[in-house]
Amino acid sequence: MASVPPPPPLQWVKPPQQARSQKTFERILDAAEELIASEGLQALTVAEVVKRASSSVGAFYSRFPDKDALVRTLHDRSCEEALATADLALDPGRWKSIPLSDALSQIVGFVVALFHERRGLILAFSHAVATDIKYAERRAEMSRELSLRLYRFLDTRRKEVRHPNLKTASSFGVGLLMGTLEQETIVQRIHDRPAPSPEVARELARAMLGYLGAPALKGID
Amino acid sequence: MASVPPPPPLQWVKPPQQARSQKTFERILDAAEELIASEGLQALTVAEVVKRASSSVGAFYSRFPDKDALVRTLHDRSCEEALATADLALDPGRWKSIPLSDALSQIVGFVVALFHERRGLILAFSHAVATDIKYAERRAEMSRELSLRLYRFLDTRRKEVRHPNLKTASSFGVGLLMGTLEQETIVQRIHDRPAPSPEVARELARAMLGYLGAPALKGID
DNA sequence: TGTACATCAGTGAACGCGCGTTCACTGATGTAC
DNA sequence: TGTACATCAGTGAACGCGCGTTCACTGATGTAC
Repeated sequence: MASVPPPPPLQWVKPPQQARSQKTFERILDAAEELIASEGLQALTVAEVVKRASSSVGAFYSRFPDKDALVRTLHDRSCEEALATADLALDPGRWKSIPLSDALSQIVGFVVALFHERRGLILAFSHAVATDIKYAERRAEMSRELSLRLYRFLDTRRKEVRHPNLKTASSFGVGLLMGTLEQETIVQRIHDRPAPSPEVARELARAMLGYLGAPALKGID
Repeated sequence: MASVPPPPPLQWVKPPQQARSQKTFERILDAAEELIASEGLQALTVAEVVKRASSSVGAFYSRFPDKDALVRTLHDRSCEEALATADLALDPGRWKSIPLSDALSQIVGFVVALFHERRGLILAFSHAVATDIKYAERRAEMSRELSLRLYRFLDTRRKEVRHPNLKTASSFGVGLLMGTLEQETIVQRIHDRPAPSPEVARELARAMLGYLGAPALKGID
């Protein structure tokens, strides 16, 4: 009763060594992401990653239990980034007093640009998602989260949407957007386009508006 | 000038040996397709294929220059089957005097069922397509052919379509259909559904009709 | 402040497994005379 | 019809390469007294 033992040291009070290993960890993650994005998953070898991260095989295995854990970590990271982005893009406050058709066009255009920018990673993971059920599940979870955000946005615009079921529409709409864009991304890569053609954004917006039963964009019909 | 030399023997007049090797060739193709469809491309090893085909490694390599040639052959075969199917499904004669919205709903429903039936192969190849540009090119070529067929069909129904450019609509419409379905196929597989939910066909038809600016299906709105 | 020791972090050669591909050989089928 | 030979088709053990993973070791950082 005399003296309470001191609380265990909090993790971040003694960062010295941990800081070093934390840096290694991050260098490996970044190098791996860059490698995947530019060369694809099949080019991701432990040896190549640690070389680019100026690290070593042993250091790698003291941070990750195996190679797949690295890929899963990156996939998780990119799913989380996507959700954070969606939080901003679909924030109803951002689109107040802008007609739904304009808002959706802008959102779609933004997503198209995003897919193009991150096409390397997206295609690499789409491969993992089609192959491995662990990745498919993570992706499905992300889709549900995205649908929820789309739903909250559309819910503030009910009057402008004719689709009879907003939940269904949000969920299927996300699949439509991502699926169609993935196709386009593959096609665009064949021709090695530096930027996505504006036609894609326009048609994709048309498709979303048509599907939701929202008024079409002026000057497009 | 006296006597014309006999024409070289036609291939099919002396089938004996060739018939044997032809059979081997086909057994290997079929075994490989089954293996890919049920286990995915990563399970496709030469040893496993020849085992299932009751053949041998050497026989395999006297029919195919390498393993990739086998996969490409299967991919080609499945693209050709898809086109032949589209020829039937999109034959304008078949849909005479049926309203466009009904025709498209039926077509979409048919494609949904088809994707589900062949989901194993489709996912396996979608992986190759996302990874390897050779496969992406073959797929893009198939998409162009599909678009052409869709165009020819829609062209007979111009009055029922509000989209301003039928060529664009056909081409983007095919991408929308295939991309969205691929997504759905992945999601459905997670839950291991024995049949695709009717919701998918309904929403996909709604999306296509909405995109084309065709009258919506009765009783759906 | 200095010395001894403990733990954290990193190094890279070596191992071993999976799998595509080769190759020396056997058997089957066809052709010549 | 029978024998000798050529070609076609198939067999599977062995090879070798790529790459993930392990492990014995070195160096860096922190703690005790």
